[in-house]
Amino acid sequence: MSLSTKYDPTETESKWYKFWLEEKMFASTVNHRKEPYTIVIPPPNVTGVLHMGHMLNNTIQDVLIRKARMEGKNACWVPGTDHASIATEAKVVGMLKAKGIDKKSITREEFLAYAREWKEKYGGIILEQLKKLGASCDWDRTRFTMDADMSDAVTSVFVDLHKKGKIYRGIRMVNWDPLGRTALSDDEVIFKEVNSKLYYINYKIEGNENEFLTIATTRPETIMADVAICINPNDARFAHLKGEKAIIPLINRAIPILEDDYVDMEFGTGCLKITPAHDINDYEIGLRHQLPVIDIINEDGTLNEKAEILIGEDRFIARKKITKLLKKADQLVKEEEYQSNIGHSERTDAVIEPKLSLQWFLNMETITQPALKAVMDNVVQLYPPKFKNMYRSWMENVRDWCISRQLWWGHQIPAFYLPNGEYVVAKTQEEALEIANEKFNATFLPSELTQDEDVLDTWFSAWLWPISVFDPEFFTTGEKKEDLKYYYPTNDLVTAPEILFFWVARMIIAGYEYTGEKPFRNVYLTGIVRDKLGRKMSKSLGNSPDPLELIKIYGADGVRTGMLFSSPAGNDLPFDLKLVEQGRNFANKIWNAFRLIKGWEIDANLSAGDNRAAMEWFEHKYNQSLVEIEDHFSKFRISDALMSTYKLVWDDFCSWYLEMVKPPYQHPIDQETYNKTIGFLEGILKLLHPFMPFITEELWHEIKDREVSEALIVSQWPKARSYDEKIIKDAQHIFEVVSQIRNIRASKGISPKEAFELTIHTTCPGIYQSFEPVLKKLANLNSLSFDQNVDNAISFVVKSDEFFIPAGDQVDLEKEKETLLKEIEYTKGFLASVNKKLSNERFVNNAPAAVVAAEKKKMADAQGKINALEESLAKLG
RNA sequence: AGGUCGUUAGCUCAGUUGGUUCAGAGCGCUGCCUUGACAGGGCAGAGGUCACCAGUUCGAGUCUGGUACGGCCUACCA
Repeated sequence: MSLSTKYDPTETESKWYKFWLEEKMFASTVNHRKEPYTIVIPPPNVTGVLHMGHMLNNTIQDVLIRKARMEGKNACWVPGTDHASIATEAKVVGMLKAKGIDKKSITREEFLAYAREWKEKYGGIILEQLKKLGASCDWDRTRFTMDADMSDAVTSVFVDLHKKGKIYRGIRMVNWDPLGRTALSDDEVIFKEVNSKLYYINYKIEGNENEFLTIATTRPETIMADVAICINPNDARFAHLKGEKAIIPLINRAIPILEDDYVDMEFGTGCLKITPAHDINDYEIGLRHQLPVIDIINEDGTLNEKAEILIGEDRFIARKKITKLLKKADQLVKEEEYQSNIGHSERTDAVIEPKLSLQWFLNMETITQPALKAVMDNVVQLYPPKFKNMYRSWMENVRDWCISRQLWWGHQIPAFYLPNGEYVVAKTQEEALEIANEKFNATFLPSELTQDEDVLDTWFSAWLWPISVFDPEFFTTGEKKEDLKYYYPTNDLVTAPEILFFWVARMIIAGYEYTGEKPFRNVYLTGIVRDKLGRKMSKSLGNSPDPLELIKIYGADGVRTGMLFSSPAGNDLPFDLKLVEQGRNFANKIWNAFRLIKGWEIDANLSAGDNRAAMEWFEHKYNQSLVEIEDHFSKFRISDALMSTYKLVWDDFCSWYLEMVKPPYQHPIDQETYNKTIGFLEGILKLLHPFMPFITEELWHEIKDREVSEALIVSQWPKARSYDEKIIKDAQHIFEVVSQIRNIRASKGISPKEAFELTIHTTCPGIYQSFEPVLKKLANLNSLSFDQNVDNAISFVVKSDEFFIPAGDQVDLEKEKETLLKEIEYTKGFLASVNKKLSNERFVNNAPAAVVAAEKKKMADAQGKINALEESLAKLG
């Protein structure tokens, strides 16, 4: 045998990937005679590297796309990358810092040059990694969200939405990331439980040296921005202070004492300091009472001159210093340990600073309506559907979307400011100039127009992805090109639930806004890949294996199946190397099944006679499994589809079928069985291909030489034929008998090599006769007979048939009796419970006839079994 | 705090209109097996009051209500 006993994936994988690429097997072009099947990839960060989440996600997409391709559909999987403003800019800033360059010291153009250079160097690595996984993307269609035409689409959409009045500019309290120096959307803020302190500070009352109020705060460094003290109107303790003024410690500024229902009398001291510039709730209270806003914190989180003291200090340093100062001034009453949830930047992990600033917003009120309806009506179907509720509550409570980011890497906002303080929104500066001149009846110079410094939120380009990858000009011209008409709406989207709102919801919104159609039919939400401790696998935690290393060790097929063994839609995947090992072992099992078949010599003179039952059975079994697999796929139960395939291959094909037909060692096989077996193997390779593309393509060609056009990847997915359940059930029964006999050998220490003479007492010998060769071979019987009396035998019962194996001295009579008695007792108990049910008139009258009949059959079967067992017992004497 | 989903074998999970494919699968575990396709293997086996309490029903893992615990989403009291 020339083939190794172990499957080695390395060479195979690169060989076939190259083959598929060279033969353009992944490429798709418009073809109206074929039904399109389209997936757009969730574009990974252009400078990112593959992590376990990508592996899971893209494996699922590849399974779907490969199956669709085999089903004869025009399968198109569009790959690409995302510019990921914040993440990429943070990386570039870090890189510059390492070089000793401060972002603030260079111009926007210089910075972007560095960023582009960085992108050229690292960009697209992740796509190369996907190829190692076997991803069958149409690489000719690769897109980047900052390609010129893709960017143009984004600008057009901004201008359009502004024209429609949906985009506006306003002062809002935003989540400020002092490290990234940008505003973040609410979704980019992660709340974490943090141990902090509650500081109790005394504020003196103006004109009364002896009286003071104590407030509790976690942020003493913001007291200089206080504009009021608030108490609850029902709080008798402080009622007398209403209308008085309190004096801010250290800076001695007087502020009014007000009443507001918002204040919780129970919490802290019942007095709340109002700092509108640095707290969202205080801001709202400030609006109610028309309080001024004093902003004492700079964009980088340091205190400014309005703070009067500690100017230039970082907010956290300032906190420490001010507590010392307060202590010195004898105005710090106490410090208390306190747990609170603090917002952190998703990207930089900096503590979020609520900050008032001028930002661009998209009004979400009406634009979301069709997108909400689409999901509620299952026009867009979420898998699993439990996410519908989440989706609804988010869409119903959505706030306006802050779309501006104070970054340079991204799509610069197409708004141009004029010397007169006004601004115009236009695609280009020339257009802006024209509009401005007309609008203000003036003649501005191009140099007088300055474009907004900010860029757009990354999701503001990503939400156009399913449309723009096919036809970015559509957003400018409004005319659909062939590709867009043909491939859109796409079929399935596979992504993580974390970005259901960031991305999925917004794609649906954009889809309806611009095409009047859904962007995709189904959304498959994968789980999060977690480690054994339940932690999300991440680079920063260092708990994630290197996916490429895994592929190297276990093979892409092994890793793919390993990931899918345990990942139902919407459920987290508790990653375990064991699973990948199982995947690799599975590949090896398939490999060895092939080795066995390949090793057979064919003898044209032999007849298939004895193997016909096995072949007939497997044919039916295969079709039964295929129906099951199709059903799982139709419900996006990918793990279940894989498991059904796994069992068909391992249990039914390898453990049963091959054992049934395989000739004795070094004996030849007949032509018919060989041909059939090869046919079965081919059918199996097809079912396996979406999951394990490499080994299957390899074996497909090992079986025989084939033309390029006959490659497995483009072969036809099998169509399920009807199958006879009786044959499958009969075989099941035979297998049970085989197991029982093996069990007897195992428990009695009889060698498998010792052949038995089996006698069967049954009312329907036909089933045993049709499977006789199988039974003899698998159970190692030298004879099979019926209705013979057997003395001194080991016996067992399957259903109501009775089996005897003469066993000479090996029988321990007492033990046999005991076993039989036990089983009789159990069966009698069972019979009693059935009888009880049947003698219950209400059951017999109310239950459907079929159920009653089933119950009666149960009774008869049990009675038959008891009879058989008692007969066996009697024989033992 | 509100909403929502969940709790089935040691682990990860199926269980679709209440009744024979209802107590399942894969992994793990235990025992035996090595010239024979595969030890990355074979054969056999053990393991669960279906979280708890009540109710509806002839009949509940499945339906209803409650309790406990857990996940997720949203909102956050300085």
